Amino acid sequence: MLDKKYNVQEKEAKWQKFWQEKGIYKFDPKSNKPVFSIDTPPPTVSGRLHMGHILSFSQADMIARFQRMQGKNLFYPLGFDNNGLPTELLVEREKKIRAHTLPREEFTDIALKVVEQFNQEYRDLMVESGTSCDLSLGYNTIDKHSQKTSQKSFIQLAKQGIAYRENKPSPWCCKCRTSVAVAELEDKELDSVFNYLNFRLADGSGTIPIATTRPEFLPACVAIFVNPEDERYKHLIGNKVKVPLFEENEVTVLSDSKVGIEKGTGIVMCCTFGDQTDVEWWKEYKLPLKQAIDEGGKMTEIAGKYAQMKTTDARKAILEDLKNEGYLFKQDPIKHSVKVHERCEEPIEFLSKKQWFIKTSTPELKEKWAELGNQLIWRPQTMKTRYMAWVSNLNQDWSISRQRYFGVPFPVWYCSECGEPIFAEESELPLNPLTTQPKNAKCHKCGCAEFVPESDVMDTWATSSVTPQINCGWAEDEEACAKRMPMDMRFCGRDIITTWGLRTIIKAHYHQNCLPWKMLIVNGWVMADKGVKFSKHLANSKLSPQELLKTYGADVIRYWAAIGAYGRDVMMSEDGLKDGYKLLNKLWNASKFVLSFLEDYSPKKPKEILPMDRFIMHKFNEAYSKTFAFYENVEMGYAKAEMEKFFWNFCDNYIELAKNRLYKPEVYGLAAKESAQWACYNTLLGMLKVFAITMPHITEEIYQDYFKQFEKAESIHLSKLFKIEMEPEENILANGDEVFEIVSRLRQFKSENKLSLKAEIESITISTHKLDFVKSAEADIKAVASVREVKYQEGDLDVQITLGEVMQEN
RNA sequence: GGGAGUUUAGCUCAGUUGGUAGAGUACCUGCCUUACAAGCAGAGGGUCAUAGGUUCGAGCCCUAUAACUCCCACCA
Repeated sequence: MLDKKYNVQEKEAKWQKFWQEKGIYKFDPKSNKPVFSIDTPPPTVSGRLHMGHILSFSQADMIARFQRMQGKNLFYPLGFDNNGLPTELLVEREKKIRAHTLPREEFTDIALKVVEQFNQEYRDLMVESGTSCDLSLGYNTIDKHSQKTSQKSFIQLAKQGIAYRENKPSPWCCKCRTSVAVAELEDKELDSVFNYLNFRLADGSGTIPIATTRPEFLPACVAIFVNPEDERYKHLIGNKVKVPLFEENEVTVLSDSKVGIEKGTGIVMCCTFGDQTDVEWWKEYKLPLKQAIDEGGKMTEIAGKYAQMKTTDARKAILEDLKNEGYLFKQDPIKHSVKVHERCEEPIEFLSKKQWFIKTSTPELKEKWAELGNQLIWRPQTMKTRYMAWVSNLNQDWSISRQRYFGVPFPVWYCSECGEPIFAEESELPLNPLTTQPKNAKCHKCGCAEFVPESDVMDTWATSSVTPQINCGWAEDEEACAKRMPMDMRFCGRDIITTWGLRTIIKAHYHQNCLPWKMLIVNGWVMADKGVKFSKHLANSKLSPQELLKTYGADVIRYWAAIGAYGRDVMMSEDGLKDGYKLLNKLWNASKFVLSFLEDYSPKKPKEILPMDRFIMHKFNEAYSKTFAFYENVEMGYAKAEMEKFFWNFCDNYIELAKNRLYKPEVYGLAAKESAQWACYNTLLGMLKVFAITMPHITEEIYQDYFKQFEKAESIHLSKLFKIEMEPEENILANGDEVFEIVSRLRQFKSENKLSLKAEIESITISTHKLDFVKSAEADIKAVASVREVKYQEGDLDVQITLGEVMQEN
């Protein structure tokens, strides 16, 4: 017997425990059932999970459950991404320490402890939100196996020349003291000042005006550029100019079409490196390299008296001097957007250092990425456009070096004599070159026996881009891995198509020469309010996953997550959770009611099933087919809505109609009861299974309480979705709907006449073209609408109503 | 500057191939019906962002415009 009220918190905790203890979601490596593999994106351990994660995981979990309930063997791991900068920053925040002030080993020990604590928190939340991952398959991107996979990937790519080391100016974050990838940059609007300076011509013939927002870059000025088309300045090309405050530095005026004639004064100073254009000019015109800023954001020796000052202080001091010495003649406040590091929002600089890169941006490769993008199944389809646009705009190789501490080390040393890299043997991996010496004691190029270990670590993405390989065991067994790839599905948020998405495709192409997965499903964002992305700063509000789970439970939240068209952004508000709560409550009451009539149910099919009972089962099958098609097409919202529509119809029309037969076999006959029992059993069970995809807890409770005694499966989640076996029957759906319509007209009549729904009606005359079928349901119609007598005539649907004298007096 | 998406009832959103505008919610009116009042039945409510075009017929197709969101580029 089901409880009178469904206690969400108690039941959900109970079944979560049951699923874990019985290993309901465990992958079975020995089974010969078809495998469905999911490359779960390991959440970055960098703070707290928010509703965006819950949305993404819940939606993907519905696909997982849909596949499992077709009898597939789910390979569904839950990993965590806890290597690299984001996690390091978390550890620094949590423990109030700075990584570069501690010995690396000590910091790593602390970090691993913090990571484990957060992993547990993440894992608990995933279980509490009803995710059906196999927790025993979990991995950490910082664990030995992941490190080995990542290092092996690096060595293979390096040996093929796909990964290469080069001195290249690249974006650098002075706060995080590391290089960052282009994909990790964001734009930020900042207040700034356009400073107009007079540069003196070296021959003493006058001055030229130049505007700059970064006067502290003057010591690094290596050239002046004008537009070749600019009539005002054409004559200056080739002249020498003295750099203000650093007059011993003379630079040449060059011309380039990138200079905007309208912008500033139309003359630009080129510094190494103020921005991306400077980098390009430096390369193109082979300009000297002058580094004015160091790794920590302080001025270098070439800045003379400004050396060791922070850039912001240096700017003030330099501006003061420029003013005093008459160089500065105008200042305009402006707003401009600058590139900032997405992790810390600090403006980035360009620094030239030796870094490892992976080749991604040649025209041939870009074509390959596009081709692979076309082979991949995208859900929703439109997300492919974003990927394609990014690929066609790719113009830089992927930088994977980070000058940080907590991450996967590069398994490489450099010959101290000739600089030749010496790679670790595959069998030694994972390995840290700082604590291990190379096996071959001599450099194969020059014979030198002294080595310098690489102290950089790899970027997070270098490892999280090999999750399919981590999952499929590539580091141990390449052949077995090849059989498991591509995996069936990957899901992710739309913001990381270009980072995780593309890079995982790149790695799978280089290593397995195939796609990492067959299908990529891309979910939208959760918006806290109009246009506000749900992110960390809202994670602790009353809209945090923990709070919402406490109040509403996982089933309601998952119901909310299965919303509308897949891939769209979703608004998060408590109001949006009401519908789910209503359905849950209705499902509970309806099941309780129906099951109360099934206490003496026999699983033997009755000889005769009455027409309206056949109808409701056909109607279920119709809804089931539509729902199934929606799930196959990764439309969880439409699928849910389809079955829900049927469920409500089942409750308000069918149960109302059939309940009299179930209540009173002495009036309507035992056969009529058994027929309804059969229809109720099959339809309710069929619906429960479909609802189990969205609402795994309540459906399990109802299944375990009643259906399990007749069904074999240990859990509803290990049972199979089914369509009720029915003989095809012409017009059954239209016929049954006609009966519902007749009942609806009777209700409408009562409502319009402000009568109680149980008010008795003396007699009705039904006009219909479906006479035989409607007559067969006469007992049901009479019972549900309290009608004493029914007359019939052939004709278009119409219901004539004659009230009895008793009712008229009332 | 280039591109993508969105715009439908007070609110949140559906609307397949062009054929009489839909749901839930809110509001209003009834109903304590031997499951559920967190329920049931019923009613009202829309110039489908705007302006053109194609068509016998446009929420849907085409062109332009506006507002909002996002991506890319520029940002001296």
